[in-house]
Parts: sequence; C-alpha cells; structure tokens
Amino acid sequence: MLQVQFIREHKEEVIKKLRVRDIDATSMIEEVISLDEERRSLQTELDATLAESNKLSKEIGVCFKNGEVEKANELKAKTGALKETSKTLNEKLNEKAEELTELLYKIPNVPHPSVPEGKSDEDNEEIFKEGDVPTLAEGALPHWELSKKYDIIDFDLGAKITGAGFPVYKGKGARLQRALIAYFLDKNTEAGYEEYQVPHMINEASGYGTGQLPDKEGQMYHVGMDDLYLIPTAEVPVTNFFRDEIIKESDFPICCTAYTPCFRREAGSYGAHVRGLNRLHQFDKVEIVRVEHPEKSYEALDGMVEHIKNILRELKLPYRILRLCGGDLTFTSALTYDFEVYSTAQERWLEISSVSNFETYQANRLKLRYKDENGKNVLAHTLNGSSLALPRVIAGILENYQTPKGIKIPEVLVSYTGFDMIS
RNA sequence: GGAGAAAUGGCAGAGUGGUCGAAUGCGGCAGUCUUGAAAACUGUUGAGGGUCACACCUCCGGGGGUUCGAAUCCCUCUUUCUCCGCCA
Repeated sequence: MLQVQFIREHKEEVIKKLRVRDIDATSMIEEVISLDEERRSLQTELDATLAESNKLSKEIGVCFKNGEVEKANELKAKTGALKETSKTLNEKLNEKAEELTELLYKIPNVPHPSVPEGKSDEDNEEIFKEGDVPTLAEGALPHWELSKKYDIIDFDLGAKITGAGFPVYKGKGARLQRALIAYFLDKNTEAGYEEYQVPHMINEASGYGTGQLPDKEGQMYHVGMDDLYLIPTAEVPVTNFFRDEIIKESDFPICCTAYTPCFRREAGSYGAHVRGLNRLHQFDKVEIVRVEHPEKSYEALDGMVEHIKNILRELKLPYRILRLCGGDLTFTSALTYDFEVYSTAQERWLEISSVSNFETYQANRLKLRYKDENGKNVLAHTLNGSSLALPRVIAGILENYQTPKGIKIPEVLVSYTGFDMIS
C-alpha cells in the first residue's frame, strides 16, 4: 500500500499519476488525508490522557510507599474518569486507523512515469521484438492437438482425477517439464539468484504482505480447516521471507529464485483463449524475486528483463516485450514488462513472463526496511518476475518446433531432456 | 492427537505488581591508544506514533482481562522444545 505520508505530501501528483491507470482517485485521496488527520488528532488526545493517567499512577505509588493511604485513594478516584476517556478515545482511534488501512488497501500503486496511459491490453506498448517466426509445414497443429497426438499431456485424465485446468503430463511431456524447470533454475542461479524451495501454502499474514489479500482471495484456493492458502505464485512465500525485517544496506541486492507449482482459481475466465495450456488452475513456474535499494531498483528491473531475454534467445523462441499501460498494470506494480511468445500455430501471443517493480508498495505492507547510512529505517524496493512460467513456454515449444516428423527439442534443453525429438 | 515446559532488544540472557523500554555479556557503530591492525579502554546502539525540535504516547510472541499501576497476575490463540502416540 501507499504510504500516508507520501500521499499527504504529494497529493496532486498521486491523483495525477493514478489517472494513468484510468482511475479518478481524488475522493479516495481526500478521504485518506482527512482520516489521517482525524487519526492523528485522536492519537494526540489519547496520548495526553494516558500521560496524565501515568503521572497519577506514579503519584499513587509514591503515596502508598509513604503510607499516605487517604491521599492515594483520593488520587485513585481521579483516575477513573481518565480511564473512561482513554478507553473511548482508543476505540475511536482504532476505528479510524482501520478505516484508513482499509481505504489504503483499495488504492493501487502509483505508476512509473514511463507507463503509458490506457484502459486495456490494447494500449500496451510493444518495446522489443526478437526471434524468427518459423514457417510451419501444412497442417500445423495447436499444442492441445499435439499433446494428444504424441501422448505427452492428458487433459482428460487430469479432469477425471481433479478437474478442468489440472493437466497430467506424461512420458516425454513430463520429462520436458522437468528439464525446463532445471534449465530455468540453472540459468537463474548462474545469474546470481539463490535457489529456494518453499512451502506451497501460505498463511493469512503472508497473503496481506504481498497484496493477494484482502482483495483477491477469490483467486486463491483456501484450505479452510487450517486457514491456509495455496500459493498463486512463488512471489508470495519468497517475498514474505522479508516481512517485518530490517536488513542491512550492505545486504543489497537480495536475489532469490524458486520453482513452485502455482494454484489459481481463475474465477470467471472461460472461453476459446483458455484452451489447452493457455490458462490452468495449476501450473509450474520458476520465479525470481529481488529486494533492492530504491536507487537501484530500475537498474535491477532492466537486468531482469535482459536475463529473461537471454533465456528466450537460447530457447530460440520468437518473443516480444510489452510495457503495460496503466489500465493493464497489476494493482501493486509501478512498472511491468510482459514477455510474450508467439505461437505460430495459434497465431497469437502468449504471455510467459511478467516482470515488475513494486517500488515500496509491497515493502510498506511487509514492513521491509533497511537501515541507511544515517541509521534511519527506509522502505526497500521489491521486484519479481517469472523466469519462466512453464505451460506457455511448453505450448510455444510444441507449436513452434513442430515438424512433420515430430517435435524438435530446443538445443539448450537436450542435455536436460536426454532426447532431441518427441515423436 | 495426549502430557509437560517455554516465548524478553541483532544474539545470549536477567527481570514475578510501581523507580523497567528493560540489568549483564556478546555483536554493531564512533572514539582513545597504534605506522596500521588486534587487544585494552571510553562512549553509543530496539521499533512505531507524535513534534520545527523537544515533550509525550505505544510496543517484552498475538489478542483479551484484572489493577490507580502489568514484561511480571488471569484467560485465550500461535509458535518452539521435551516425552508419548500415529505416520511418509
């Protein structure tokens, strides 16, 4: 969430920048400021009452020590009223503070100046494109046909044991999946990201920390009996490592990578574009997460983009990079680049990675700070990106690498798969 | 799942109703000494709110209660440890 102090000091700027998201936040911002004022004045009043009450309590203690019981009882009588006052004030204060927090949760991150205005994905800005779109032989198939033809992914079997959107990978399909995970993790660790294996369920506090809660709980699977959520991305457990932490400035940059399955309810998304691997309830992803010094975070973001470019180059997949427009930007992000692979058989772009800088938006909720050279605690910047999401990479490989004889395996993967052709 | 013990500052660890935001040690930072470093010595060193700055307020795992007053007493939740049971 945004910092109240920042809103207070940059009111017009915040409103103006949120307009890039096609949001008129004027009334919300005004309310934040007035709630904060109320909160502070209640706090001051409460503090004064408590100070008075503390003072009396100390005097009573002294009286008892000196045996002045009568005087002590006189003073005691006075404290009663103060206690009532402070109780009422405290209740009001909590109410206001809660109202304020709830409102802050509803205000999305302020976009970076480079974010183009726009309402939907149509307004995203293509900033880079690379790789040759292959010319496929007559009768090229989309991946869902290919996976049936070569018997490597079984959607029906998954539907039988769990439901739609939970595919079963088999044989060379399973092996390809495992190869990609290992390959991605290797690339990430080579680039300096430390590898982690993390829980696939998170508690409520972690959900709030990275912003899945309170808004998007409908998108997560909830394990009611134990009140845990299945992770929608490794970003959640990994970023929450740093919840309530004050790190040393010399710890920067912190670079983590983790492979996890991701669980998403994807409530309300159905249709032609969700066929096959295009949109799943469970999928695998290798994620990279960074915690950065505020002055270095955009440099880091560029570094992440370059890193992912390199992977796609090695895989020899045609891809492009989009700078998301305000309307398509996720709630918590200040700047996001999406990577899309071109699926020749489907004749459309498939999102395979999303790389974002959240600046202090997550850090403020997480209370993730570092001590600067003056000993002051300052919010850090958090970033993350997929490196990469498996299903659509697989879709891209199957569709772009198909030949009449079978599906070729990208060269860099052969040492991981142990075969160079699915036929 | 059952029985018991515990949770205090970066770490270790005192503190069982008032003078405790908290002894002491270690670590960190600054300084003295030194050519430099180490050692020794001196000082400093939790977080949040609030203020121009002070004052002041809150926080001893979380929440609630008792009391004029709670790190300290009570309730509750969570976590950790030990023992038993179950189990990949």
